[in-house]
Amino acid sequence: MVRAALRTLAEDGFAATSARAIARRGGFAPGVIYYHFDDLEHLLLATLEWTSELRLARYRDELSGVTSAAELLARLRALYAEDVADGHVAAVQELVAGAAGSRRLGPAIVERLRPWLELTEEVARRFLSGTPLEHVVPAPELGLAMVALYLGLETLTHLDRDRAMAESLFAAAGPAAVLFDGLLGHAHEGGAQG
Amino acid sequence: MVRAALRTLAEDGFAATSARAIARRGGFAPGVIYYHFDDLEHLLLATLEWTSELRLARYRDELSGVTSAAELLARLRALYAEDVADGHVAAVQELVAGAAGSRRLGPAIVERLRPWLELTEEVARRFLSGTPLEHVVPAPELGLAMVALYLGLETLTHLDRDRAMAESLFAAAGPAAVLFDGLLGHAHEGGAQG
Amino acid sequence: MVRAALRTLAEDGFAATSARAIARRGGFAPGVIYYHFDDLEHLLLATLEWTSELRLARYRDELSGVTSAAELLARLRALYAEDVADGHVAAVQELVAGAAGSRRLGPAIVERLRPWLELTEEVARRFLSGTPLEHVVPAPELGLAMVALYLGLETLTHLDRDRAMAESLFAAAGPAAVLFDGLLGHAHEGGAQG
Amino acid sequence: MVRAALRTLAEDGFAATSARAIARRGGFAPGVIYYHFDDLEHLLLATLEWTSELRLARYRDELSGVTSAAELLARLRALYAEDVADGHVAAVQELVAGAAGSRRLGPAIVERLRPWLELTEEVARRFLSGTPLEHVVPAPELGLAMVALYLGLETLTHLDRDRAMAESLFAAAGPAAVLFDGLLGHAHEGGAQG
DNA sequence: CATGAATGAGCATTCATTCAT
DNA sequence: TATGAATGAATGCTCATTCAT
Repeated sequence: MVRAALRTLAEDGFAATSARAIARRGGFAPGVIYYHFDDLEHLLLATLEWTSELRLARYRDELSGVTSAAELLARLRALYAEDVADGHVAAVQELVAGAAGSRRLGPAIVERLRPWLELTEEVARRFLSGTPLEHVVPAPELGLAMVALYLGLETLTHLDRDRAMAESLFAAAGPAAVLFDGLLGHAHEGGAQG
Repeated sequence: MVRAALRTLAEDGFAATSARAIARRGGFAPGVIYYHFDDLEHLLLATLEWTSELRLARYRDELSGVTSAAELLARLRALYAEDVADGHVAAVQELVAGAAGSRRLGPAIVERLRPWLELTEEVARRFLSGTPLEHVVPAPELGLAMVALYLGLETLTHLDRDRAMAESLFAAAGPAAVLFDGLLGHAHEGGAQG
Repeated sequence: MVRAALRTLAEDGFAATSARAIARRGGFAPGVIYYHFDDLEHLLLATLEWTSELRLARYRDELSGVTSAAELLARLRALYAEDVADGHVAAVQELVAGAAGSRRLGPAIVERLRPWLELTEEVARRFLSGTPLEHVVPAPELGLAMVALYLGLETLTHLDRDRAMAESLFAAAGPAAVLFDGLLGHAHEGGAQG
Repeated sequence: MVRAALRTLAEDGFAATSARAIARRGGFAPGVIYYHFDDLEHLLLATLEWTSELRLARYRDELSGVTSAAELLARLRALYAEDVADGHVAAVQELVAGAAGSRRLGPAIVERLRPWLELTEEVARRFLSGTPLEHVVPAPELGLAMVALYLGLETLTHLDRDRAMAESLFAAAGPAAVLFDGLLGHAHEGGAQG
């Protein structure tokens, strides 16, 4: 059921994700939704929770041992490719964007997004600690910026259905990552060793 | 008419921006919309165009002579405060987010967003040229990242109706801007002079 | 439109008086209802108001000059026959009964019923004044009892779709009316003369 | 099960008395209803029958030995207070009102109401016999009027959720009962003795 | 140019009812 | 006996859009 909701969000967009549309895709009657969930909103939130936890675990796994920025970038690129492939992030973007105007849904979604803010903050901290930037760039804000950048990029990508943007950004970030590793990278590697 | 649409978008959200809602706010009959526009979508696009051009001109004015990153940051902060105050950006966010799932509206909106990509790219280029980063960080991608960051941040802000996020980001960026000016700032100032 | 609602109430009953059913009977689209009324409830109230005022005027006319109980009974019998004939009272009964469980509709309906309470009270007072019963039977309560009796009788009548009950009551009341006129009738006739 | 149905009728109203609502209140699955009853309507009828018989027995007990109108009134007042207290009559009113528009439920309910008509008729006869009114006011019609008055009064009471109406009616009837006993009361007392 | 009424499809949701377990 | 999941039709209501005036 959440799977049907996810596919509908990803393929038809938030506005078209009606109870009927989900039911049609899932091959069940619209009424079933209300047997298992109070609300369409609750189903949507359950869907977000489900996909979010799945992907978050995957991100945590992949990112846990990474020490160089170049490596980080490579992993993120691969993870993002996964997101695109199975439509999870497309659904998340639709849901996030579509719910932005809803009094009730909005805060509930932010709640489900919080673990991502924590993850990005943690990674940011890992890469900043021990470098001269440590006291110049605060990790929480950098984490927030990464999440915002991710969402915004997805919004633009969905707007004109052109997946090239993210790819060009990953490509452009390559040299910067190498530079970062060259100038500052030893620092937190050392920290990991010590 | 576009003004009524703008206010409705900003205050009621995309989903509530129906032909009737706009007409009610503007004090005219819903039918009038279809006399002047083919479509509700066309009115929405016209609205985006209108507010976008207004704000773009203002941004260009304010940003044209800026040379230091600290100054740039201060100006952006003030411009953003204006955006918030008159609701223009709230409307843009609603429109962008709400249209993300629409086949027809999406690309048309991206089209209207393109001048902003040009502006951010141009500013990025100005600040990178003459610095060691010039050949490490490509201006188009940096510009894209700035727009995406802006949109994503607005999305998050709308989600939980907490304006503090942008402010904390501006605050956090302060020291980094000072650092940038200290290390690299002379370069493009010199470039402007030479 | 109120006419279509009235006919639907009278012929199909309150539970079957849906927006669609009214629209079908009236030959218009269900949406029209919501163009002219906020709510289905508002249409129903407007319907009650319309038919109530119409009938009330008629009742007032017919009852104004009546002095003998026998005459009163005869007029009521004729008026009731009219009510039955054009379905107005059938609709009222359905609405009153059906709305008894609704938080919002209930009080609004009582409000529209109040003029009937005033009329019955006034008639009761007219017939009691000057008789020994004047200080034994209070007019407001007698009026209330008459309205309640009327509604309750209609409820029973609608339950088994047998119009005979009211008729048998009218018939049974005949001799009592004659007796009343014989024993007490002179009193308020005298009152009218004096 | 009938108890759950009764409470649901009394507390939530006829319209809200769905199979699910009853099941929820009774702590069983909706499906059980259809194991024991053909229909929701059959459960409702069984509920009416159950509560009706319970109350009818009580009314018969209390009213059997009553000889004076004042006493009758006092007993009815107490019985009515019981009805209100345990919600039985509230449920009956909801059911009667709610079913008024139903082809199948209506006549079946009238059938269950018939014993009440018999009871009121019998009491009416008892109080009329031996008095001059005996041949002026027919007992069956008076009994019918009493039941109708009762139902109509309950309808009005439910409409604006004001229990005061019945009370004011009981109060108003007091002097009339005393008068009745004074003028005519000896008659059927004598009849009972003889 | 503008209006106000209308349309018909779509929405979220609830219902009585069924049925495999 | 009883359950819990499912169905399909119905509900009130809103929408973009049209069109006679």
